[in-house]
Amino acid sequence: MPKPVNTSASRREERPAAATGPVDKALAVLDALVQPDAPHRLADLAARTGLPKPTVHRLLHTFAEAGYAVPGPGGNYQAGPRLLGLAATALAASSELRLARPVLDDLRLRTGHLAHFSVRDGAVAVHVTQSEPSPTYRIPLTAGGEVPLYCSAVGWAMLSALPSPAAAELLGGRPLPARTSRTVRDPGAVLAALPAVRERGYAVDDEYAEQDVRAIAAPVLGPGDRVAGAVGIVGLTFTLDEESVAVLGPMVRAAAGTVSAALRGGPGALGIVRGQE
Amino acid sequence: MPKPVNTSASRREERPAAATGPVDKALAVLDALVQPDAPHRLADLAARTGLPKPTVHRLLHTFAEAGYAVPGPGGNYQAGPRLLGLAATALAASSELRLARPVLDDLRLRTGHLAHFSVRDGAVAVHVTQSEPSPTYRIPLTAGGEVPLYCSAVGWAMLSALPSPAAAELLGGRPLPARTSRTVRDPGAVLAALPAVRERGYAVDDEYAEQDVRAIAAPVLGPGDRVAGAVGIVGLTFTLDEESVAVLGPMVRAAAGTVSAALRGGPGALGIVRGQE
DNA sequence: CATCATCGTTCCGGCTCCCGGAACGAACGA
DNA sequence: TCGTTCGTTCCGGGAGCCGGAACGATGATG
Repeated sequence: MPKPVNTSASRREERPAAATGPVDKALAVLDALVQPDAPHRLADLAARTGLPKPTVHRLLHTFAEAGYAVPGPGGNYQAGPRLLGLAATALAASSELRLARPVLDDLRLRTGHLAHFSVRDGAVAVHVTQSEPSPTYRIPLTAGGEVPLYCSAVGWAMLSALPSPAAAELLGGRPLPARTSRTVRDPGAVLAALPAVRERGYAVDDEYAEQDVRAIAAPVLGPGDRVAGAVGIVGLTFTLDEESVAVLGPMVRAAAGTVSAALRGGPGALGIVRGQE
Repeated sequence: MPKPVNTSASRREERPAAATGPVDKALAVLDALVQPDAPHRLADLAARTGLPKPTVHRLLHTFAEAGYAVPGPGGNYQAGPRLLGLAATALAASSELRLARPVLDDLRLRTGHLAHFSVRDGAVAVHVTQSEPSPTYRIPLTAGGEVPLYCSAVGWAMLSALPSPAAAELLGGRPLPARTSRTVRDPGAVLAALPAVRERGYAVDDEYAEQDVRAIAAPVLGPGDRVAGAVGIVGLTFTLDEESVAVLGPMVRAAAGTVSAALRGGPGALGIVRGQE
């Protein structure tokens, strides 16, 4: 049985905690390479990762030889075919994602809002996949994007499914940075709100992270009550208004329940998703 | 200006050409980790990558600490949140993919067939994204999957857009393995068929790779006529029958043209896709 | 046209730390 | 109870990673 590893609770400082081994450096460069904001020239990647230029140069060369990176025009590197294949495979092979996809599509159709699935990475939530309604108002949520747990519906949903001490540790002890005027900045207050979330079965983000954006989310539990992620919907406040929350909330909760049930039922075995819970 | 790097033309042997550096080994393990066929225990990953057990163990530990892998029940490792985030980001950030997605959806709706976008990785095509019609017959094509260039529509499409010598080199000199009774096994014959593909603007795979499966594809060209990938549709032969090929072929070609035009127009700049070509 | 800043690239000596065979304990099935 | 297979740890040797420094090319600037 593998010994549990502490999943670094605090991350995402600009200098990523001094990558020590060559593997960590490689991961750091890969991570920088796929960030959407171009350009990805050698100097840019070196600056972003905080690694010396020759080191990044050597790594990029290794990646290019293996097909994980490709030198574009103007010295701009981009993700190579192997990396795209790896990414596609990873997303297609993940059992939670495979099960969540049809549920998200259904949820989007029935609510009319952007539906997404996020997983926890330390103290932030990462949006892994989404199902968006055709031309809509620009919702600030993109695949691969991140949002802190303390100011998001998916974050609260996942926190509510965690043991209280664990949630408290993830929130930390000091006041949290305000994202809007409605952000709940006191870790204690967030913690105090979780029982209600547990009770209702879904969490509501009322412009905590972004002005004019409201969200609803519910936790997805895997085998052994492990928190596998969260299902949520996002919309602008005048579309996703307060009255509809009471209607949409249970729908989000049910969707998360469907994914949870499928995840427990047979991890990857059954092809059909049972509509239970 | 970065020196061009030879993108290993021959790959995909079971023992991946003896990964030399620690970075190559890390990539090999990551690649094995996301393969859909479980389980991913230490011994399995070691066997699949051909690396010694302690080496894989150390790498997995590094991955776990960084959140790129997660130890599951029974010593089964799976992709961690960082890896899923990286994958989602990579797929969302790739300009060709961002542009291809809506075109694929449109193509699927108009043809009723599974539409997909693939890129070239050496002598194989990797399916990076797809848009599939709701419950249909099981089409043997999954995201992240691969198929040799010589026996697929996307492969022929990309070969047709390459300079003849390059295509010849990718095909090799010796007879190609048969996948079905209709597989074109002679590299010279494949090469001889490419001008017709260039002329028509799309390639047709008539059960070359799989029994009862037909496919149509057209190449996507980026700035400077670089082959960015190919757009295609796949279906069972009795659904995607011979008569419809003449109708669907131009639609596939037009879809690929749309992506190409958008790709040339502004790499990531413009948000709307022009319906040109 | 001259000058400068910046970028990508190469070099090389030092020494880190990667490597993997071997050994051990635990878990499991027979 | 025994045998097998797994995950894990240890450790000495040396492969090869490391990154400061230097160089040539390129493009911007005055």
